[in-house]
Amino acid sequence: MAYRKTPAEIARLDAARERLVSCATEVVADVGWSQASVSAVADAAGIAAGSVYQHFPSKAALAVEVFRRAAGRELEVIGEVLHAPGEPVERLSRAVEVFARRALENRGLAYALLAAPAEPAVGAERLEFRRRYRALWAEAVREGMATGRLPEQNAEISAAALTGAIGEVLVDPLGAPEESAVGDLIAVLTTTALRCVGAPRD
Amino acid sequence: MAYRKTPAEIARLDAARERLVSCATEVVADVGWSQASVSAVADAAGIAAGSVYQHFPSKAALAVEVFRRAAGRELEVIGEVLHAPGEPVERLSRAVEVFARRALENRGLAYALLAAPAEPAVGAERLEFRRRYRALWAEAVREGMATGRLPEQNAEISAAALTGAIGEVLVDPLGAPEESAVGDLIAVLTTTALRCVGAPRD
DNA sequence: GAAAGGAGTGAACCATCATTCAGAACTTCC
DNA sequence: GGAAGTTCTGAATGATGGTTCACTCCTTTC
Repeated sequence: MAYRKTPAEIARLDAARERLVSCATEVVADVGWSQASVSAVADAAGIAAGSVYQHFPSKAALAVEVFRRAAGRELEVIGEVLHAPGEPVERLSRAVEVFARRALENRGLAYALLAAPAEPAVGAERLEFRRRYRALWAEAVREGMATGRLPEQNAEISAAALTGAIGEVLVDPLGAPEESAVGDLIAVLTTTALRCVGAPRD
Repeated sequence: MAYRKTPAEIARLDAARERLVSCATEVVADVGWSQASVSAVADAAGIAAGSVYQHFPSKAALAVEVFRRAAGRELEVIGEVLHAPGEPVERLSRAVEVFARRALENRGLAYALLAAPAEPAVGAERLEFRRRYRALWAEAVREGMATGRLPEQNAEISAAALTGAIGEVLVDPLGAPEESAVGDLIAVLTTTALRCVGAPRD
């Protein structure tokens, strides 16, 4: 046996894979899933098309990885905001704000994650992440009901409504290249979201 | 000139086109846009693949027609409910209910119209119809504000939130083949939708 | 330095469909 | 009936884009 991967070599391969994923993410954010061909992604990463298959068994697998990484980051951030100490309604409000701000700061990626047409494997992943978002929102809504700050309601349905409402309100601005009043939009969206779960009007 | 289309012939061609559109709609409702190939649709209509091009210049044109017909019907129904006489909030509530009931009665089609992956031309049409739904909801919300039954709010944003909330709440049940408590779901969804626009709790 | 084997290349391959087209079948009209 | 024109057919065509593979290049080990 005259060959065994040395640690440095393993690190180099990992780095290459990492670089591929991050370049692919950029391409997707720029041109969308449908235009992100294997060769476009490979070009962006500075490797040959065939080399993609050194790291992933198929284009779909790479796409899923890209989605999971990016969506996972966002979900984690929102989870942290929702699990921070403080009033449930306050945390909910902050989470909506953070979600919207991050989406509007990275529109291409946000659009790709939220709404852009994608192959079935990515679509399935999207459903899964929506489920997780719903679980997070639902938890917060239940806490709000427990502390009496939110009226009795079906937390699961409210969470779904929240997810849909936030997404739909953002989709239009995400398409436009430069929206005028981002701050206003975020404020109105937050108010609207709170109204959806029946938070008392201030 | 030894040939001119006779009225009967014109009627036959129109009927064939009609049949093609309706068969294509069924196929799309059954298997989704991505699986609705030209030959699958032609088979369903009992004609050859090539004959599709007698009626439509491209597959995309046929798909757009299918979408427009089906989505147009729904939009019209909702428009009628929202423009019927009565209290704005009452009409809004009824419209949400009708929308949900119709979607749940025709799940495959509803899913295709609302959420299923589709080619860009259909995606564009979907955006257009969402815009029209938003306009309808926004009008009702404005009327509600005018009569003092709804609190002051940005009607456009609320309408977008409503559209998103309703869609997202329905998407899951639309995927499941047989949901248990359709009536309950519709009732909860209606309540949630009204809460989103700040209707007074009853 | 040289053998052994993995990594990288990119042109060729292949599957999938939308689309076309030459001819068959049918309609109209004299 | 037959000429002229139209609709219909379905196999061939063509475009796209993911995947493979024979080959070159590089790294490891002795």
